[in-house]
Amino acid sequence: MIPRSSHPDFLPRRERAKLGWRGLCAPARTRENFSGFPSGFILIRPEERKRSMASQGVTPRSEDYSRWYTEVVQKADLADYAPVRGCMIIKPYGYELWENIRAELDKRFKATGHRNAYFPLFIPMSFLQKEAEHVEGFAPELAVVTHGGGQKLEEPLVVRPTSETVIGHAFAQWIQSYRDLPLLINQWANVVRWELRTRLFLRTLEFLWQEGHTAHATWEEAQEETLRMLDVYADFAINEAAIPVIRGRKSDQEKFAGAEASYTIEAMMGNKWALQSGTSHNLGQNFAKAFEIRYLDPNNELQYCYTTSWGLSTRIIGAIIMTHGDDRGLRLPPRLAPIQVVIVPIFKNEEEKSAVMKAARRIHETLLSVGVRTHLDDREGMTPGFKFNDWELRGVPGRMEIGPRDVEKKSVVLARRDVPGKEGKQTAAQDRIIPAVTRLLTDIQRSMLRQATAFRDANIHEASDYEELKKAVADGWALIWHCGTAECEARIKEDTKATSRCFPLDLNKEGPGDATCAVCGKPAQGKAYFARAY
RNA sequence: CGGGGCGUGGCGCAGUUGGACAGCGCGCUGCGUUUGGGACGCAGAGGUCGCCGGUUCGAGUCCGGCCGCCCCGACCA
Repeated sequence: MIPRSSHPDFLPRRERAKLGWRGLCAPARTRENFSGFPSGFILIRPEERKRSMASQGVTPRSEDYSRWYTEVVQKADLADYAPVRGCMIIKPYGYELWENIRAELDKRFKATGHRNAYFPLFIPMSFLQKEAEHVEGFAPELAVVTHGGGQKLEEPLVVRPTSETVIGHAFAQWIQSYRDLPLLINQWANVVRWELRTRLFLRTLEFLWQEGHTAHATWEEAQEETLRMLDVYADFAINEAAIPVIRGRKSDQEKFAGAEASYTIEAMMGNKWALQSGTSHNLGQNFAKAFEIRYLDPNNELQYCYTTSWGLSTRIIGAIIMTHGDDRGLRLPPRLAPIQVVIVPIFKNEEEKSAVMKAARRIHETLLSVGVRTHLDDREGMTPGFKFNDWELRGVPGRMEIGPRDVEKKSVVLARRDVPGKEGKQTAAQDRIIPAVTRLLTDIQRSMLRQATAFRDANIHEASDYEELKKAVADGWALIWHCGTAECEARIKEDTKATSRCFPLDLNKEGPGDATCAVCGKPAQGKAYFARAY
């Protein structure tokens, strides 16, 4: 049996009502006219017509970045606002994207020896307080449960903002000997952080993520793990999400509360702001000491473990949207896209319809059978042109058009999301559809990474003094020699709103030598990026 | 959390200085004609005007409080 669609429940008609499409007529207020045209004939100036066209999709990215982002998230059906401030409903299309992200990461975690487990949502308040820096860092954004079953709790429970503490508690019990090490655990979970200012996917009160927690016998092993997982994130971001991230170390000011050192994959968004897209921490013995995570070494001596933690969240969806999106909406990298190819059938009458649909179904089935995530858009009462725009807004990387002419010539038209208009269209033979589609998708994936990399590189500027730094961060990222002190970073932030993003690992393989900070002149810790960040 | 703007059918909006039946476009439902880049006609359905309270003979309209959204400033994946 031929499946009707790879997404049987995709886009129920009711949902479509929420998209807010408009026809070609002018908004109500422009209806007044004294042109002498018969009533009902509306005079629309070209610029108004253009605006009207745009309003059917999303506000162009170039016009209002922030509004564009919010509209894309909602109109592409990724997520919606929830009844509680700062919370979001992740809709099926958005969740399918997350599932694909999760699958790719999980595969990599397993391949590096980690096992999944699940730890509780509620954490005793006292646990958080065991690590001084940790509690200080998280205290302002904790959600605390004080009542349960109608009774006031003896000890308040914290809704986990992260799980170092409960997992530390468990690790202390699980680990006895050096033979139990390394202990490599991951959990997929939701966490809660009471943020003041929220944005869909980028910063919500509750979000989904993955947090890895490991324990090791030595600092070196912990450090190796920290960097290994940073590399896993970078590999995922670059090769799956087509986001050219930069691996780097966070300055002391920006590091995780309770970590000895934090590492980040840092990405540049379409408005040239930076987004921390994943982090990996070497926790040293801080949590081991707080939770008594100890082991007997081969000499029968009790030692504290060294632990790490690393996390990547649904924020990465925000990164994908903002790295790749354009004026027309979302653009998804083929490797993560819930729908990789959408088939749009075209016909004029019943006769053509049956021939076209027959071919479309056959191709649909062929592509599904080789694992291409394909959707056949057999919705009625919508013109092909409407569907083209609809799927472009949703970011589907490849589109196949099949009409009577194609049926006759045993061909199809393939259009690619990364190249707009006619230029992105090509014809492919129906009997060569599998190689044609796979090649197209690989090519789109590669091209998206190339475009994003070129954009990033064009907007990073080296700066050798404060004036150059100010100029650089006004329109991109600055790369400077940096002392890493709190005073210096505070001053830069005060003046420019830019914050220290990281000391990139690739550019800091050699020490700073006698280089000095571009801002204060003190000895440099290394080369660092500064940028406005989310 | 501070400053500015905004909440009226699913979406975008109009609604003068309080006054009759709360309107328009899109979308939605049905039928017919359409369909290679956002189609059209006809007939329908759909609204406690964000919520709570107050002023008034009468509140979408005035006052107070709360909630939410957008933009801008201090913290964060």
